[in-house]
Amino acid sequence: MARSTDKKPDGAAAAESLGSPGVEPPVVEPPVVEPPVVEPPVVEPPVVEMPVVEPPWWTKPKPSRRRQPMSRDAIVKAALTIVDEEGIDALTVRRLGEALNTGSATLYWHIGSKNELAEMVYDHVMGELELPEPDPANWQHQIKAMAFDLYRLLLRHKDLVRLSLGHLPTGPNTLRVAEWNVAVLRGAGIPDQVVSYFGDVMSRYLDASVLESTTQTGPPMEMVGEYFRSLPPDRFPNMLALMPTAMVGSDEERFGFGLDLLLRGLADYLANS
Amino acid sequence: MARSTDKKPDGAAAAESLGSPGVEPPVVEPPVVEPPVVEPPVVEPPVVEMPVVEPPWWTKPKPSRRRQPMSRDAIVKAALTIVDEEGIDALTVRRLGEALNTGSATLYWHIGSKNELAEMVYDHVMGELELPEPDPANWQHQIKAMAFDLYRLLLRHKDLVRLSLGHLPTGPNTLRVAEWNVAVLRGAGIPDQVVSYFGDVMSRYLDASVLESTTQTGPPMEMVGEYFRSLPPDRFPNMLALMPTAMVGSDEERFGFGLDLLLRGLADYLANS
DNA sequence: GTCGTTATCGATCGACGATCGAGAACGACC
DNA sequence: GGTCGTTCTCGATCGTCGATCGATAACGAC
Repeated sequence: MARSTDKKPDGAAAAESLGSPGVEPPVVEPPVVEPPVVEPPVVEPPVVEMPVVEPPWWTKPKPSRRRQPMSRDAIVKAALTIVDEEGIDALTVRRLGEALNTGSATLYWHIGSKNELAEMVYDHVMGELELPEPDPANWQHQIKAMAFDLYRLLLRHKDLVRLSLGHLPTGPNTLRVAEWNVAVLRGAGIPDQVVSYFGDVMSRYLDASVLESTTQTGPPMEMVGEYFRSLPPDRFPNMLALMPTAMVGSDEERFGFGLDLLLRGLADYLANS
Repeated sequence: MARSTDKKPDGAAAAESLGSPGVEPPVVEPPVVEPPVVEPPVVEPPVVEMPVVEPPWWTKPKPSRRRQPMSRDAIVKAALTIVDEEGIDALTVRRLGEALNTGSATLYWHIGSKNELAEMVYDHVMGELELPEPDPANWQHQIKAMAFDLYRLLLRHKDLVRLSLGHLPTGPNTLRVAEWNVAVLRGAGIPDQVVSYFGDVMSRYLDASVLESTTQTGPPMEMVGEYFRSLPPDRFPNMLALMPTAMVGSDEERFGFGLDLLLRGLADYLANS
């Protein structure tokens, strides 16, 4: 449905307008002959054809048997560069077109929608995650290490995580990560239903943690601190008592603490059912 | 800074334009006398003055000693109604103005920015949460019950949670909930630093869980299921094996599972470290 | 050559958050 | 009771966003 109503160039109409030159307006100004844009030849690595695994609703780039113009991959990479350097809010279709020396209309031939692009960018980043061979005997250590790697990876790409919050993992690289996790946990003998639940919980916690570490809307930190200190002590005694601990610990430490709780909880759950 | 550059009606200029009638354009059309809009008298409950606790950067409604026009409270309530009935995306300043029989410019006199409004709406909802007297002896039970209540409360208001994801709790009602939690945990003898970390983790997990239960972007569920079943078995054996368990369990059960893990983990942490 | 497909691109749409300036409504004060 | 400054309303408008349209160029197949 998504692309079924494609823009079909009306060949007949085009031919007609060409065949009736009398209608053409007098030459107001000669068409500005753009100097051929000397594109730095983006040296694409030789395309190794390998069975593509990706959601069927992602717009296919119409099997390109033509020149090498505006590959979907180049779009995704350019988008990721913008996100990394200027943040997610700077990623607009216009800005992306600018980075690729084209306009927004051109991009929409390739990407379907901005949400779709966002999922592709997210999945592209997931491809950067290195995964060791699953070793179920060390499942706790492996899961923990993977979670930290993923946490840092997402942080490295600024607020990219905002792209994917309520989404199921459907991209090929995201699926690869999911498969690895499930392999480790199932290999460790954890019941399928528990694996399913636990994976759910972990991905939520991870996304939310990254989000909290990156999002920085709201008033500046010092203003918040001052406000907190000004709270009436009779109504917020415990919050005030907790203030000194509020600034202690890096984001990563706090993330690690929660991760530790989840794994301890899982171990306890498995032991005591 | 936020409101320091307020629109200051330039009294001098106003007086000048009044004092030089010659400049007035000829009567082009008589000012359309709007029939007095018979506002259904929004019966506000008698305002009980009580010490206000709220962030200093929230725009104050300029101590209103005038008629009762467009209170900030009425705006927040109308906004919440829109969110509840039509979702967060329907909450635009124009739509809100429509609901209040006014325009967007009027609203901006009261609210400063849409983000500010969003925080107020979120905090308003937090005011709906009922909290029992803290009973530290039953801290695990109390925290669990509170988390479930809050989870259901946020779900009841659709995708409202998207308003507050990366934010610190700064509204008065949100602070009240935070104070309650800290009171319970500290009362149970849990060290301050642990309380601080745990509160962090809990709020992340809660927000992320609500978010996942509400957000429904992406392709329709059945399409995703079909896609998952079509994955190549040699590359995704474990994901495929897990499929039967993927649809089992309500959102609330899954939320409860993670909540249980966190509490078990905390208990284990306190006991063994 | 011609023809249909694939792709590019300027112009444009409707909606968004936010701002401006004119002026109306109101309390305070003389 | 007039006048004055403050408080609030409101239509008009700005710049930007995601997305679409129609014209047209580039290309492969026949």
